[in-house]
Amino acid sequence: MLSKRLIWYTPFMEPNEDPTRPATAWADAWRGVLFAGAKVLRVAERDLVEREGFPITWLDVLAQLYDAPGNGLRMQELEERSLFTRSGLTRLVDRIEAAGLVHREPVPGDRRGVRVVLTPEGRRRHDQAFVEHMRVIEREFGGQLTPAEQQAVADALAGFWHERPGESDPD
Amino acid sequence: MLSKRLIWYTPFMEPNEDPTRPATAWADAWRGVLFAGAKVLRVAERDLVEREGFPITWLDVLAQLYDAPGNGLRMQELEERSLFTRSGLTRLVDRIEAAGLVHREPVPGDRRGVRVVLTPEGRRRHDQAFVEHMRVIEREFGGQLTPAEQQAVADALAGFWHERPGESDPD
DNA sequence: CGACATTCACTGCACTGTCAATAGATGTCA
DNA sequence: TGACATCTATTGACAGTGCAGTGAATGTCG
Repeated sequence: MLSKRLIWYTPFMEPNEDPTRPATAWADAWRGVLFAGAKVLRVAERDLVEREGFPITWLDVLAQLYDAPGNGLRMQELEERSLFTRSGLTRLVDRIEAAGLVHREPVPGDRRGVRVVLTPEGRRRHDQAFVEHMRVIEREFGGQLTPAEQQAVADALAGFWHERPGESDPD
Repeated sequence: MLSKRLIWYTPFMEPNEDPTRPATAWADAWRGVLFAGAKVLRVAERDLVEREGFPITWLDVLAQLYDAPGNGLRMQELEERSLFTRSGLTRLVDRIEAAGLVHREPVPGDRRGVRVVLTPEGRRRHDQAFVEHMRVIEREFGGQLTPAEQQAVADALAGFWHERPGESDPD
């Protein structure tokens, strides 16, 4: 259901002397990031689908709206926060709206815009899903690390999410 | 092209006191893993497509074959190593084969099976692509971390790729 | 040997997401 | 005001992937 499409790219699992197969600390760290993300996400997504009946993409949207003022965002704002394309978001929001968890409403000052807002049901489902989701992450990810390791990873990788998205994108 | 579909789920970027928004070391570490993977993969995939004309899924297959004895694997073995479903792999290999980078050949002892083998061209393209790909990973990922941080992340997350895939999958 | 289950890879269908094109609303400026 | 560029969100055509089902080959056991 989930996962399989999330990540691949699992090369050079066995150590060797091949010049195209670097065996450095950063390569191992990268491998760890890739595998940890893929494995935990796989479990978490399956759990979410079984428990709540919707995939992680939905939870992402619901969580973004939950964190927003008034539990609502314009499509454009949602796009910036979610790494989706606008067209992908349109259809994703279509589905979530059809399920009754969000609804679209006009933006007061701009008749081009659409504001996506959490419905009461959507907020309820978010709360329920998110708490359980974090429990799974804690078990599958946090539980595999010592407190010192958690802190070390958090500190080392903080730069990737503290800076605003698209900042170092030279394109 | 890439990326947008790779990862989403970027919740609770801003610290707060909400009970559904844990602010613990493991949560920050998880966020870091997610963001680092998504951001680096996004850059790497774009680079690969521009430079080599094929996506990371192809590189994954090429790299698996490269690492295999005789530069070849059965579909089943490829499936185990790549986190794809068999049907997805069938079509993926179709495309790579159409591009001339691999070819299918019968398995000697088993007429049900198909062995996917790197062509000389495929091997050449792999070498070229992989070296450059790792250069991008080093720049975008390794270069953001100090040597100590690289080692810390590598050590902390080693458990996720040292154990064999699907091991702790209770399903 | 013959019946049956299993394994292997492929195919039909449905779903998700992207890119390019589109329609409506807004801003700009002569 | 009117022409034109820009911005917002949606839609159409299409690529990629998973699930369920299929056919062929193999293994098992009476």
